[in-house]
Amino acid sequence: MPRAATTSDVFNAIAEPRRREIINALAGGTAVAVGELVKRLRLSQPAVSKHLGVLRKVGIVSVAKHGQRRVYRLNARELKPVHDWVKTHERFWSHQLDRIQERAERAAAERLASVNQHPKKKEK
Amino acid sequence: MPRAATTSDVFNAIAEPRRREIINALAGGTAVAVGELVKRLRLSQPAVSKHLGVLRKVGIVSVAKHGQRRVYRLNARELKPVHDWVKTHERFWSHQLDRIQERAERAAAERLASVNQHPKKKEK
DNA sequence: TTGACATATTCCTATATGGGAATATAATTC
DNA sequence: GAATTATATTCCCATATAGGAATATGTCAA
Repeated sequence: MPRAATTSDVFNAIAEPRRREIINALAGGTAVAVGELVKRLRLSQPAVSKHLGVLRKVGIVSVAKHGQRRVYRLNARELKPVHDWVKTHERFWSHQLDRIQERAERAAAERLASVNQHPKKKEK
Repeated sequence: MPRAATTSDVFNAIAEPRRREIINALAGGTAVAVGELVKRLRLSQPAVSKHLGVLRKVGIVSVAKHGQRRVYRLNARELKPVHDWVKTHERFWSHQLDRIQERAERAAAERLASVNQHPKKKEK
């Protein structure tokens, strides 16, 4: 089997450095035209359009017609699966907090965010 | 140019679903032998070994000889770059916490952390 | 040593690139 | 309509897979 398609999921989409650059360029929240991205990334226009196409298919960005140009906006919510997955392993590098304190911290955060209703994470 | 090598960086390494499964299987923190991973993942032994090779090169896992088997351990710290990058965009999907609450949550966590480092110190 | 077991490596192939060049499509202006 | 601008798409190719099969390497046991 060959490598999975970049459009298969978010993890594959963000594996490409240029696409992460595009995402970073859109991090401000405002929509940016393709030409503007071409300038910032110093990449050819077709290349940028193709990367945007990948990000579009995965849902990370959305387009809107604005005159004769297309402005792209970041839909960062699609990055949440990545965040959630990585966060599972966060305790391994946050050494300033040991297990007990981490649990306390989490409890404090949940108290403050009383609105949220995540299922509680199990810990041995 | 073709896609970047999977061994080039962590983002590429975790783009492959089977490798994420391997990482998940090692999430417990204890070292696991290759054969055990083969059983859990229902993947051929060579395939598992190859994926482990990729994860090794990137530094996500480390090996140790244990008798005639090699036990692999997760080095989750290598995932931190991914965590940091994704976290930049976290505010876009964590709507249940508004800015003030998020700040309060962070302050609470820091308070708990600093208590650890300076047991009797007062909060700043 | 011989044999059995555990893991790594090599060889192979079908497939999916990412970028450049050229071209197509679409909107704007003259 | 014609020329111009902005963007998308197509064609091409060198490259890097991921997995299966076969093989090599390494380690233990009798």
